[in-house]
Amino acid sequence: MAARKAPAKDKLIAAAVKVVREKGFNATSVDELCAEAGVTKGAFFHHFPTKVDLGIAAADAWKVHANDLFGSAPYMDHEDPFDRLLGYLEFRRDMLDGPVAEFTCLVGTMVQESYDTLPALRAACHASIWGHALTLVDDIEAARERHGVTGDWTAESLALHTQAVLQGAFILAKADNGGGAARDTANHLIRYVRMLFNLPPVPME
Amino acid sequence: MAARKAPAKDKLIAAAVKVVREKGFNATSVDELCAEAGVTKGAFFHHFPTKVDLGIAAADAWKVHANDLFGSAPYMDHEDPFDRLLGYLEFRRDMLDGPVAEFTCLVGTMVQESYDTLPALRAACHASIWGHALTLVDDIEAARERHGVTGDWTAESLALHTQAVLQGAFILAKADNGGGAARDTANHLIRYVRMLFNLPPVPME
DNA sequence: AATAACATACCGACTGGTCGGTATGATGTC
DNA sequence: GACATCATACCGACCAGTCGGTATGTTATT
Repeated sequence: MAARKAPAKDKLIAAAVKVVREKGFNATSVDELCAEAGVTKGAFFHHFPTKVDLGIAAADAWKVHANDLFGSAPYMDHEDPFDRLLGYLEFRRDMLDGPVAEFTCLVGTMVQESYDTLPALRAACHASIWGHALTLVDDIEAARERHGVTGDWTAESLALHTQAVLQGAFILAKADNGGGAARDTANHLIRYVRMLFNLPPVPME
Repeated sequence: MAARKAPAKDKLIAAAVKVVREKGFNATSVDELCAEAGVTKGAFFHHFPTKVDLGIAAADAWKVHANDLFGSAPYMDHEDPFDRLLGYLEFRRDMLDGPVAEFTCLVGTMVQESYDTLPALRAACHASIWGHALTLVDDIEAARERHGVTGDWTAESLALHTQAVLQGAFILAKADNGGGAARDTANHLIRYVRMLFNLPPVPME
């Protein structure tokens, strides 16, 4: 087992992803991160010059995690790129029924707190969000061609729009404390994408 | 004009709205809020038992501010409720071209940081967001009737969806540091609403 | 004179970060 | 294979400063 052998650096990144997602970057102390990771403060500052640097590393890890998770999900087997896009959106919508701590976005949370004060962290969050969003572009473009869809919008802007709606859904979910507002908004997004591709807004059974 | 007579309480709320919006709730210290308000710490804790209580007061004030601002905007003169709805969305989209600090949402920022740790603040943010979003419901329902629009969605869910997209746009704007991603996403929202109401997605000149 | 509205000085807990030190293992030399 | 050398990973006590909050005033209003 690599349980004990896991290096402090990796354990700290995992701890940051978990705790910062729940409490935010500023509200999470270095001591808390060390405790969660089962690591001493000395180890922390051996691997990361500052707390912000751990935040940046966590943002990078987050992108990799997201692209792994959604890149290997079952709906990716669909042959039609539009079905893959829709599968992605429905998968994300269904995640919203679970506990808040399991679907919210680390980097969306962090960038809210850091955009004006910690430029390096802001840049890392930007790279993380865009790096995930842009994985959708190829399928959107392929779907557009396949289904002969035109319109006054770019694949990139639609990819980013999906992320914006999801980020907004997370905020509603956090405010709503388990209500259904987040799911409703994801369904509006799905309805929009279906309409863009000339499908009936509600799937027929 | 209550300029000079402005009591410490009001100045503190105004300071909280301004500074918390830029730096987040946790990153803003009580001393900083006092300095911004031109008020001493004694005055702070005379009016607010804790820092969280000022946050709650700021969330309440924010809702009032938003409803005033958007309730008295020029597009509200339109006779057709759908035009009022569209006017609202275009107005909000156009705000996204200004500086980030002028269009972002205080309560959207605060709820991200507080949902898990400060339940009272979370509840105040919920009331603020919902309290503004629901001002759209009457116009949405009236527009629906007037234009004979049906569909598998409620006015309330669409009102909340607009807020979710805007919140998501703010996150993109913060991450993007002045890029156009936020505006693009607002345009997707407008396109969606037009499609829901059977209008051509791009307005004709 | 009583009360609300402010001001000043201060407190202990906690913050991010430092620093001298150790344990372990790889590398080179003979 | 023995030994010196070096680098990496990690430890935990410690520091100066900041935090939210309190205690004890002083001043304005009624």
